[in-house]
Amino acid sequence: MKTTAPPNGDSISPGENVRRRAEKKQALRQKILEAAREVFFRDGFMAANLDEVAQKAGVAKGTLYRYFESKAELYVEVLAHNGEIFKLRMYETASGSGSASDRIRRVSTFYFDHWVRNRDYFQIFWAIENQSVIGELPPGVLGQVSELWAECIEILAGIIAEGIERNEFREADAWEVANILWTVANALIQTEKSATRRSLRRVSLETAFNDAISLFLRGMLA
Amino acid sequence: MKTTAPPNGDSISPGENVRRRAEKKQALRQKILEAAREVFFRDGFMAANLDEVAQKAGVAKGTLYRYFESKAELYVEVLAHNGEIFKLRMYETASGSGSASDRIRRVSTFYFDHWVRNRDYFQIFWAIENQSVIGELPPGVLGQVSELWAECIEILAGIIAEGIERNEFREADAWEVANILWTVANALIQTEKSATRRSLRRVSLETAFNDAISLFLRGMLA
Amino acid sequence: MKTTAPPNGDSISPGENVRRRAEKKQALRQKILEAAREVFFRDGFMAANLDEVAQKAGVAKGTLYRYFESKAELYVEVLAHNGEIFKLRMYETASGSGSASDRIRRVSTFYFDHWVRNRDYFQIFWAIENQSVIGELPPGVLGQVSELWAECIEILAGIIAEGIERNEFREADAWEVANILWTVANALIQTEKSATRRSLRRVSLETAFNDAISLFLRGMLA
Amino acid sequence: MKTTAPPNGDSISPGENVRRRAEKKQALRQKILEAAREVFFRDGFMAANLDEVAQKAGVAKGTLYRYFESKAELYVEVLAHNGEIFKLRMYETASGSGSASDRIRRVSTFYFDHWVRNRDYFQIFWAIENQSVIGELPPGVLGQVSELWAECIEILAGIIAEGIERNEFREADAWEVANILWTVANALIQTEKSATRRSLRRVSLETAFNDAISLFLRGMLA
DNA sequence: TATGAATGAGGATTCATTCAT
DNA sequence: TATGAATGAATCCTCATTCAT
Repeated sequence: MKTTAPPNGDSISPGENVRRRAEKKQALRQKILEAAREVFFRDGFMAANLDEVAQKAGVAKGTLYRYFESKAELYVEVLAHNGEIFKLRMYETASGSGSASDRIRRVSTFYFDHWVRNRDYFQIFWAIENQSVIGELPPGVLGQVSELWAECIEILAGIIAEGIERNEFREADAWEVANILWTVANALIQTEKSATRRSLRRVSLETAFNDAISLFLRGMLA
Repeated sequence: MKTTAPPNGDSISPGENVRRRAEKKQALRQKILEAAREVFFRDGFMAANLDEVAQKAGVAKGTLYRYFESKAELYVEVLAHNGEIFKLRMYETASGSGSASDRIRRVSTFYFDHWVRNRDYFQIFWAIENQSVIGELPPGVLGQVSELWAECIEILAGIIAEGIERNEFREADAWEVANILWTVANALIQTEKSATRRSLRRVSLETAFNDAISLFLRGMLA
Repeated sequence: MKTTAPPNGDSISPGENVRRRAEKKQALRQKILEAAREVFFRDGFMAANLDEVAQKAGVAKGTLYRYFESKAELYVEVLAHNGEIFKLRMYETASGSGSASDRIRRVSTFYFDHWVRNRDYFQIFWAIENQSVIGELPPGVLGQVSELWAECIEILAGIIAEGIERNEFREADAWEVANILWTVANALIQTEKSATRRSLRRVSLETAFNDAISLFLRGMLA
Repeated sequence: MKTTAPPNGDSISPGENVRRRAEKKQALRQKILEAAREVFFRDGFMAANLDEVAQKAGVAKGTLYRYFESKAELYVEVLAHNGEIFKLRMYETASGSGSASDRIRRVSTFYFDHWVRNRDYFQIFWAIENQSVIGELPPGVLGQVSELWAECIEILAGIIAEGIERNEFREADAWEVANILWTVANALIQTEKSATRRSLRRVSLETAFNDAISLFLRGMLA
């Protein structure tokens, strides 16, 4: 009889069973997050359609609500997830040795390369710049995101402060300068999202990006 | 003198009457545009609610459609209106005399001051950066806006080219450098739109803005 | 001085003045009716747009309401106006001499020719057939129109009754037969309004129309 | 026997479950179609209100859109549904044996009886006559409907051609005559939709209908 | 009297969220 | 647990009618 037959033969311990189930659940969560990222980043928060997210994730619409409380929470999770990955790698890159200029260049290169390979991830930076578009994000969402942002600037500020200390860079407010650098880098990258802006560029984005960094560094040299 | 004009009565010429009506209509159009700007810029295109626009303008919902064909057209008009005013003043400021550095500073100061006094107007620059959000705008709209953008860069490029020619600035691609400068200025200003970004700044925006310009100029000096 | 100058020289009696004004008003009324007919007959009552009617009539929208109380009343007037003209001519044609068959043919030919030259007028017959489309006509409208319809059938019934009396036609209920004839004629004509129906016809409408009349007459001959 | 089936319990196979759900869905679809037919046929396409359709079907407004893409599609489905049923039965009736006259009478009787029992279904014939009212139907819709129309005429033309061949009917263009017959039958039936037309009739519709068919047949006899 | 600007009720459509199975 | 059908609030847009000038 069906009810007595072991569903399949392997003798699985109860703990094993639980673990598998948890893994499966985690995998589905990931799948949903990926689908959501694609849709959110393409259409923006308001215009994004959960029907499409569900379809891309290969689950029913109702299932989304078993993993995330609302559209807003799903969005937040997408942003947080992407940011976490980015931050870790940026830390690694920044912590190497060399002159401040070299390290700034290295981080910049990492930033650019990372963008080349993970354009979608960078939408998080767009999102924080443009929270006004979104308009109705639940309170608390941005706090989470802004933390990531602060940490990135902090990394740059650390390098710059060291450069100043070593007299490699001229005297300045390290954090402020880091903020400017970060702003410039982001702004240039975001240029790519606009057909108009792209059409106004007369050199490759990479060239423009590197030239901007060089300009910055030349401006900072003691 | 105005006071001697016929106080009132039937002696108003028909032309006068027509003029008054046209004025009134124009005034209402302005009122709608202002209300629309407020709502669009606060909530973004998608989330903006025409009901609120109508209410703020003190007119019925249907009235909006006597002045603008659709939500999209209303948005476009808001953007175009703002841009035109800005461009004219920027031209005036840039065309004065002085060293390239001075002129860059002057334009930058104009830019910043104009923003201080007309924050809303600057949304047009945001709009062009984020055309992807808007998406459904009628074709040809962005051409109009992107022209403004190009003209602004052109103004800066003209000054920079002159500076290079006079050996005030080091050799460089004037247009590319202008594009970077323009990008930086815009990005810093737009910082203000984000509570997150604002909270990360440790000096006033004005200080940050001026320091960024100085950094840029120092990087460019021969 | 302007106030004493006769607006224009002709010494017009007050009565003359009144008459002219009345004529002008009547002319405008006609113009509105014509514009309304065009629009109503093309789009149907529901879909017809008074903006377009006003524009075609060359008057302001508000003016329509000085001549007609509502959209519905305007529609009624259009129908009544067209019907009156048609009925008068049909009477004339029917009242000639000849055999019943000849007179039936004559009226049929008149009907067809009148349709050829005044297709729009015939919408009135469509309207009465399809009052359900319109749905919300004010009560009383159709009574007026149905009277015309009845009179047309009456004319045909008169001819047929005479034909029966003279043993030209076989015994039958004259009114009933007239109703059938009238229905057939209208239905064939209305065929033209439908692209589908038109495409199904394999001879000209005129041929089909005449053949149907012949079929009817052959069926009626004693 | 149904009564011996497991009363209920957890022993329902998944397939059974799926089937039930599909059935329920189908039932709801039918319910919506019925509600829609009622409203569309009473008020016409333009004036019909989907709020009322939803209410009559006992569902929320949004639910309509789970079953039909738009008001127009819902309308089309209503028409198509009705037409398909009719066509099948007409075929059956026409394919019996007997003289051409008998078969024409038989089809006519079927037509009339079918109308008596399914008045709403006949709106499809009205729809094709009045496609101009509808206007905004998605392309390709009318093709579907017009095909039905053509097939009905074809059936009649087949009978008539046979009658001519057997010298039961006089020489004529079978298709043209069929078209006339079809037009007459429809026009008479549609008479019922108009209170005006109904009030003008002095015999029952059935009598008028039969008399018209007789008149037609007498006109066709060799 | 004629105008045309203003009105606002009404209607189609979308989509985040709920919940019975 | 996963499903997906059902929901209904929300929103853009239309247009007959009114009314101040």
